[in-house]
Amino acid sequence: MAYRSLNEEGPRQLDAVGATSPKPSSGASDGWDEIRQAPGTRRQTYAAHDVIYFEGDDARHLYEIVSGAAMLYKLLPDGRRQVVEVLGPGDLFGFDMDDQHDCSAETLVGTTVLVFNRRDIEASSAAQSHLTRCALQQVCAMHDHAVLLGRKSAYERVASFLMRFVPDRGTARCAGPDDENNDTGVVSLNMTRQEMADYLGLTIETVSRVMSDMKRKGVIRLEKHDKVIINRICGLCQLTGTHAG
Amino acid sequence: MAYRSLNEEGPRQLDAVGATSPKPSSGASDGWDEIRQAPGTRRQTYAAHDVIYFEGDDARHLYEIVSGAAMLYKLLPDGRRQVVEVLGPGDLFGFDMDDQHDCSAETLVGTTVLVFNRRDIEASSAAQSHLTRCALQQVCAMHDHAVLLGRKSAYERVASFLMRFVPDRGTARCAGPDDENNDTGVVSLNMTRQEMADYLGLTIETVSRVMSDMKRKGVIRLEKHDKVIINRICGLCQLTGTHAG
DNA sequence: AGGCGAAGGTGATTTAGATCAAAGCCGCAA
DNA sequence: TTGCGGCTTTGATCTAAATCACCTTCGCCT
Repeated sequence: MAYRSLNEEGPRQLDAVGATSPKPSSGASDGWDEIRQAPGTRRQTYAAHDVIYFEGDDARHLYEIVSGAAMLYKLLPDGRRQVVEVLGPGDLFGFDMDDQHDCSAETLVGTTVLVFNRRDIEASSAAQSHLTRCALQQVCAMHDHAVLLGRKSAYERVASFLMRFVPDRGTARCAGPDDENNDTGVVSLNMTRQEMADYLGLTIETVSRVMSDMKRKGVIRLEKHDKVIINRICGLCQLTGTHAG
Repeated sequence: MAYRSLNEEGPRQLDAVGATSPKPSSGASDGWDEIRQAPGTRRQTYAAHDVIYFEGDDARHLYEIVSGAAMLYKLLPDGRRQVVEVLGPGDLFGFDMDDQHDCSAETLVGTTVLVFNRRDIEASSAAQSHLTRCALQQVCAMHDHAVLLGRKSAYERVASFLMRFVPDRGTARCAGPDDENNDTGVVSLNMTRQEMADYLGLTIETVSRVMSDMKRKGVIRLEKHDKVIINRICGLCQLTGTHAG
């Protein structure tokens, strides 16, 4: 049954981490490209789990992910960590109010970024407006995440996390819980359990247990720890807590 | 002892809700004033606990708090609520990526706001840059709040919340836990326990218990439920979890 | 003055998730 | 092939905070 649609139509391969944001750059030839070509701009490649900068470092640059994925996180002095953002291709980061980064930035996988000079951005109003769009984007994303961290159960958090990587979630196509057509997808997490836990405000053990439970209930299947096959996207969606029913 | 400094120097009266943000408008005559004077801009006054707009409403306007305080919150279908931002004078809100508000906005106390037209903002690049500053500001604030919601204990959350209203927190003047000089302050919360709880990701009972406990330990004193006298700001600061020691 | 309703406080009990403690599993290098 | 070290899973136990239940306090209106 789940197998049928899986074989006849094939599970949609969802693009790893980075399905994240409705690409603020979308559609717009807003002059952002000029900045990409600016003389001060350079391209840089990092290996998996490389630190791009630390919290407190001088914020001289701004970054755009070309390919790969990264996360921003903060540490408390006793070692507790909160991952505050997970970023994918097209996402901007490193723009902070002050002249120091308010978070550390680390790659999740091998990643290529464009590195801009802050001055170049500040000079161009086209760049500014792109930046604004990204910032507003992130404010909204953070609002959702605050709801997750403040009010959702462990189960709801993990479900929300997985749904985050489904592209057209919340769109018309998910009419109800019994939508039988092509209701599967594959997600490559590209994150360790520890990173997920630190993003969701949980412990590794809890993340692991919840995922095992979803497996047992037939909502998902796992392949090699970091590839999740979602058997029923609508079913998973119902578990996020954000939708009535 | 606590009395001495309290009487000799008097507790500093901290400005209610709204000590919030390092006023992004500060110092800059960035042309934002032009927008304030724009023909479409109007001034509006709300009573305490009035709804300014609901999540999902068309986002035609943008607001700046002149006086008073407001909060932005989201609801889950089953009634759980998360307050995502608490705003004071000078703070901007109502700017969302899409054409619909992603949160509801409600006043905490009697409040006067300036209401701008989105079009006016979009037209002016000076306004844009002010908007960007505000947005980046809020992203940083949300990062801190994510740490609070994801990783802090109830005690640490309440302590952090109270410290939020102390103006020059984190500045040099708080050298260590034994700074004896003028280490007191008064905060008017302007929020009900329910609003605090929904902001901190806790229940009313927990907030109440923690505050009683702080009272018992001599860290704070209460006056009429919503006026908090902080006896030892440094002591409170140590309880936030964000500082080593 | 007195009484009503909303907000706040406190105690007893429950519970979701953390913590503690072992195993499995897998990739890799010798 | 074996053995090591990192992640992951799973089970047993503990605990911080939620829930439930009730009482107190305060503001306000008559």
